[in-house]
Amino acid sequence: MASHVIREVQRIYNAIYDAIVEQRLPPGTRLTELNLVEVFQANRNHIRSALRDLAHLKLVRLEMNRGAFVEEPTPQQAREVFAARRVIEKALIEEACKRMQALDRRAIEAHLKAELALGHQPAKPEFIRLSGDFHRLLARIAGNSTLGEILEGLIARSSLIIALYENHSGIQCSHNEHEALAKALLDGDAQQATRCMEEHLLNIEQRLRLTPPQSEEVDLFKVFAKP
Amino acid sequence: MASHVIREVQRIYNAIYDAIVEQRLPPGTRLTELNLVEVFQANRNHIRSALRDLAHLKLVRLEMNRGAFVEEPTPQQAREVFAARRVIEKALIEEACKRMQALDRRAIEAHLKAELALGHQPAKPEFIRLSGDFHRLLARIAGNSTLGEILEGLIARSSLIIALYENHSGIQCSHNEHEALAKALLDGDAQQATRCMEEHLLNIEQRLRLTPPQSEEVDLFKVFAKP
DNA sequence: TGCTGATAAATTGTTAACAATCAATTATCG
DNA sequence: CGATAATTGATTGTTAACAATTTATCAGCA
Repeated sequence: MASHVIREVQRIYNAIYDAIVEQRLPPGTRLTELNLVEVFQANRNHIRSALRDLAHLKLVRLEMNRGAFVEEPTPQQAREVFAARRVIEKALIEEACKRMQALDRRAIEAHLKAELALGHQPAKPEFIRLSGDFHRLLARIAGNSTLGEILEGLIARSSLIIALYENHSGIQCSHNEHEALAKALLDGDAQQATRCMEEHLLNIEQRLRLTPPQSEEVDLFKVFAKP
Repeated sequence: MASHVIREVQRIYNAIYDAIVEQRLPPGTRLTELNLVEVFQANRNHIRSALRDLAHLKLVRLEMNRGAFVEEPTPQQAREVFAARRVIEKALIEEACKRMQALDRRAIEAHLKAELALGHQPAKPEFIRLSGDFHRLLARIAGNSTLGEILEGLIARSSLIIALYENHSGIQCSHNEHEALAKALLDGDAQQATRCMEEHLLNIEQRLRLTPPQSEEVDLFKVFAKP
C-alpha cells in the first residue's frame, strides 16, 4: 500500500476517529460508504479500509451486507473496558513513577496548566481530548508503547461509552482528580499514585448510568399476567 | 460486508494467523497477494482485508508499495509484549481465582491432562497451541472478554517473538509451570497464583536470546498444504 | 384500516482491467 | 572491469462497472 494510500486511509480514519471520540458522531450512527466518499473526496476502497480499521478498535461495527455503524457498547462491555483500564493504567503509573525524568515532569506540569486554562466549562471536544491526553502522557512516560497503544484504544472506547451512558446530573470533576494524580506522580509516590488512579477510574465509571436497558427479552405472559 | 465475505476474510485470516503462530511462516516472510490468491482461491480484496487485519495485530507488517511481510518484532518490542502480558495476566489470574466455578475447575484439569498427553516432546504446532490455550482459558474464567481479546493478540505476538529469539539450548519446561499455576488457582490462592504467573512469564522471557534476527525463503504452497 | 407481497431504490459486495511503483537485469560509459 | 543509467518484469495501488442484497415504497386485498 503506497505511502500515499496509507496516508489517505489514515486521514479518513483519523477524521472519523476524532468525530466519534469527540462525540460528534453519536453511537448507532450509520456510516454509508457513498456519503463518506463524498465527504472525504476519496476512493471507496480507502473508506472501506478505514472503516475496517475502526471496527478493529471497536469504534465501528460492520454488519453483513448492511454497512458500518458507530458502535454502541453494552453496559457489560463498558464495565470490562474500565476494568481493563484500571489494570493497565495502575501498572503504567507505577512504572511512570520509577522512570520519570525532568522532561516528563515539565510535560505533566504543562498539561495540568492546559487543563486549568480550559476552565470548568466542559467545552466538550477539547475537554475530552485533553482528558485523554493526560492518560496518554502517562503511557509515554512509562515507556511501554505496546501497552500505550492498547490503552489508546480503551480510551477511545471510553469516549463512546461516556457518550452513551453519561449521567448528566453528575459534574465532571476529573480535573481535580488529575491534579491529585499528578501530585503523587511528581512526588514519586507510586503507592499513592496507583491508589489515585484506581479511584479516578472508578469515579468515572460510577458517574455513568450503566443500567442494562434496551434489547432485553420480555416475557409477554409475565407482563400481562393477572395478579 | 456480506456474512459470506466476512467468513471468507476470516478463513484467510485464520489460516495465516495459525501459520504464523505455529511458526510455519517465519518472521520476515513475504506474503505476496497473488500467491495468496492462488493458495486460498480467493479474491484479492479478501486477501488484502485479511492482511490488513493481521497488520493490526502486528503479526504482519505492511510496507508502502512493497507488500506484506510476517512481522519481525525487535527485542525492545519483545520486552514490551512480555511486560504487558505480566500486567494483564497477573490481573486476570487474580480475578479468575475469585470467580472460579466447578465448571472452570474441570476445564483446567482437562487442559492439564491434555498438556500431559502431549508428553515432553515439543511437537511444535500442537504444543504451541495448547500452551496458548492455557492462558486463554484463564482469560475466559476471569470473565473479561475485552482483556481476553487484548491478551489473545499478545499471545499471538509471543509466538512470533519466540520463533525469532528462542534459545534452543534451553528446554521448554513450561508445563511444570502451568501445573504450579493451576494448583495455586485450584486452591484459590490468589497471591501464590499471581506470583507463579509473574515467574512463569519472566521465565519464558529469560529463555529468549534477545539479539537480532535472520530470514529464509518459504514455499506458501507447502505451508498451507492440507495434511 | 391493516396486512401481505411485489416492485423499485439504495447500498454493499465482487470482479477485472488499468496505472503506478519497485526490484532486478541488462546495457552503456568511464 | 566497475559503476551508473535505462529497461524489463513482477507486484501493488486505483478505478469503474457489474452483481447481489437489503430496505423502502406502494398496490392489492381481506
